Amino acid sequence: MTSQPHDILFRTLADPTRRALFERLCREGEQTVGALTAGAGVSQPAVSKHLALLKQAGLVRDRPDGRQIHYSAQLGALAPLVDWTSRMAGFWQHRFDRLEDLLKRMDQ
Amino acid sequence: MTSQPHDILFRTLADPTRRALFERLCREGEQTVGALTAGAGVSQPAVSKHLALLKQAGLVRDRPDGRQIHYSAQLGALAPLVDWTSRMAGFWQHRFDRLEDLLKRMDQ
DNA sequence: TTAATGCATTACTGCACGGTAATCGAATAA
DNA sequence: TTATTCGATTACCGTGCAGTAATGCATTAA
Repeated sequence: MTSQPHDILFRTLADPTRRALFERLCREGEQTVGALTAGAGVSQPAVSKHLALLKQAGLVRDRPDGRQIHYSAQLGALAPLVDWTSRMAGFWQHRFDRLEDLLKRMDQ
Repeated sequence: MTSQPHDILFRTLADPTRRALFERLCREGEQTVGALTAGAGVSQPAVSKHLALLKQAGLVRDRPDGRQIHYSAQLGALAPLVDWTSRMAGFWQHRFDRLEDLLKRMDQ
């Protein structure tokens, strides 16, 4: 019951190392695992596992090419996160509107 | 080094129980700890600890009133999250623009 | 004053998860 | 073929964290 799309996104992006990998793919575009490992500050297995989780969350795509694999960011996967934020803001607005109505009715 | 505002937000909102509390405060407005505990599915101490973390992240405010404490959502705290998302989209767009330029130059 | 209530805090438990080292499979290089 | 490289996988370790039960502290009620 805890697996709506935005749930996976928050969980996946909560880790700094993982988020840094995603940010780098957004900034610099497609990268091989080796390139990502250089500068990630963690071991190659760690990077591979993070990439697997990012892939599972739909945040990255992998493109095998010979013996190396290129990863790239899938920006569209952030949509549920934007939706969630908008929804929270919407609730807020709705409550504000109701308050406005109440005040208006009290004013009469 | 891992404590930019959006880092705390992702970490804080990654927990489903905690996010549910925040969502409820957004939807229904100010609530006491007792009201929040009813229907949270966890014990009162658990709720209190989650509220403490939400408060530390700036996502909620507390308003002591006698022996009960009212909590309310601070929607503005979500701003860094929106910024981060926009930034990621911006990187994407920037890379796309550069590609467009390249193609344009190649076209000549 | 004494009892009861609302919330925070503490102490503790269990587990999920990030990390590494070692190994493996596949693909390229020699 | 043999050696090497790239990345995934496995096994394992340590720790952070969500959860509870018990307790403490204030505040209201009796």
